[in-house]
Amino acid sequence: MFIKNLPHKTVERLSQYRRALLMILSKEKTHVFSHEIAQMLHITPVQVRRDLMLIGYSGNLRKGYDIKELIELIGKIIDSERGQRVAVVGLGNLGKAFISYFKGKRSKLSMIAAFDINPEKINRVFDGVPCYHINQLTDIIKQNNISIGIITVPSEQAPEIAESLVLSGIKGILNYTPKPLNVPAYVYLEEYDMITSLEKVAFFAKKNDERFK
Amino acid sequence: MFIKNLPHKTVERLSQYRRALLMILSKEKTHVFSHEIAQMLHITPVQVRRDLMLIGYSGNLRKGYDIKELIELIGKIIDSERGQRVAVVGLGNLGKAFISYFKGKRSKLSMIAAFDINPEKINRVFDGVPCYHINQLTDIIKQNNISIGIITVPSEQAPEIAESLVLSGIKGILNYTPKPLNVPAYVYLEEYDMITSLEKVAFFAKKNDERFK
DNA sequence: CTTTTATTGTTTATTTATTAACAATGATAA
DNA sequence: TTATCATTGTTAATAAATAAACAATAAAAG
Repeated sequence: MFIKNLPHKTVERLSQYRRALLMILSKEKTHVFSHEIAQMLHITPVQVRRDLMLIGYSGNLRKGYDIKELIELIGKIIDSERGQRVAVVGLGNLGKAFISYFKGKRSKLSMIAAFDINPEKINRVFDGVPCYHINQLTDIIKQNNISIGIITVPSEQAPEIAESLVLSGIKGILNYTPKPLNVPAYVYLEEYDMITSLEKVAFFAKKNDERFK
Repeated sequence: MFIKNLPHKTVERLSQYRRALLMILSKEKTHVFSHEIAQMLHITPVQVRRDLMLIGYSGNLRKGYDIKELIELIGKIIDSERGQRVAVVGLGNLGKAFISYFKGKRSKLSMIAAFDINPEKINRVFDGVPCYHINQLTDIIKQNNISIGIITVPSEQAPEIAESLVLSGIKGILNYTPKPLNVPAYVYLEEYDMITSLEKVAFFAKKNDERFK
C-alpha cells in the first residue's frame, strides 16, 4: 500500500498505535476511540485522527475504530510486503537486549543473524538467532538478503562496521553507538545515543523541578 | 546558568555537541568551525551557529569556536550545578548495557544504584554500581537523593516501578519498556522503544530503496 | 419527530524547527 | 592601503508538527 510522503513523526506513531492496539486486542474489545488511543500514548485525540486520516482509515462514528482492521492497515503501510531481514552487529549487553526484546514480536521483520568477534559466542544461538564471526558479515548478509543492520559494537569499531554493512548492500542502519556515522544517501541511517537521552531527561527534570517548586 | 526556554531539540544537540567536542579535544586542536561540528553530526552549520547563539556563545571570526570554552559553557547550561544522581531499575541485558556504557563518562550525572529482584545480582557491584533488591527502592532513592530513574524491567512491571519511583520523589524517568507510563506533570518522562525505532528504519529504508533504484 | 450527545473527519491556525539570506568582521593578500 | 576571503551572528523565510475549530453524522433520549 502506498501513501505519499507520510511525515516522519506519523510513521513513528503508527508503529506505536499498532503496539498499543495489539496490547488491548486481547481484552475482548473490538473497537477503540481516538481519545483512548491518545491517552495510552500521551498525545491528543486530534493527533490520532489526523494520522489516521493521512493513511485513509475511516472509523465508525459511534463505535470508533475497528481494532483488528486498523492493525492490519497499519501493517500494510509500514511493513514491507515481502518482509525485511535484520542483523545485529555486536553481541554485548545491548545486542543481547535487542534480540531478546525482539523475540516473539510479530511483524514482518525477522532477526536473522548476529555478529561478534568473541569466540565463545560464535556458532551459538541466542534467543533463536545464530551468531557468526564478523568476518562473515558480508557473506551472510548477501546470502540472506538482510536489509537492516543494528550496530551495537564499541564505538571505535562503528565506522568500519558501517562501511562493511554498506558494502554488503544493507538498506537501513540503526546506530546505537555515540559515534556519528557517514553513509551514502541511499542508506537510511538512524542514530540513538542513550547518554544524550539521559542528559535530556536530566535537563528537563531539573527545569521542571524549578517550575513546580 | 539560565537561558529561558531552550528548544527541546537544541538541548539534545547541545549534549551531542559536547560529546563530539570531547572526542576531538584530545587531538591537539583548540578551535573548531561551525561546519566542522555540523559535519560530525550530519546537520547544517547554520543549525550549529543558531544553537550557539541561543546559549549566547560567541566564536572567533577567524579561528572558530574555542573547544574547551564551549564544552564548559554547555556544561553550565545543561548540567545541574550540584549534580544529579541516577538509578537503573532492572539489571537485565539492557540495564547492564546502560551501566557499562555510562561508565567512565564524565559529566555531572552519577550512577548510584541499580535494582533487581534476582538474588544472584543483589548485593553485587556491576561496573561500580551496587545492586539492591527492588523492595529497597524507596529507601535508597530517598537516602541518596536520586533524581533520575531509568526503567529497564520487563514491560508488565513498568507501571508499578514508575509509581514507586514517583512516590520516592524522583524528578525524571527514562522508560525503555514499550509500555507507556502515566506520571504526574512535575515528573519529566521520556519514552524510547527500540522496536519503534527499528520499524521506522525499516519503513524509510524500504522507501529510500524504491526512490534510488 | 426533534433535540441532544459524542464522535469522526477535515480545514485552518499556531507553534516549533529548520533553512536561507546577508551584513559585519577582521585576517590575509595584492 | 584596498580588495578578497572565509567566517560568524542574526534576521527573515520556509517547512514540519501540533493543536484548535467546527461541520457532519448517527445513535440515543425526550
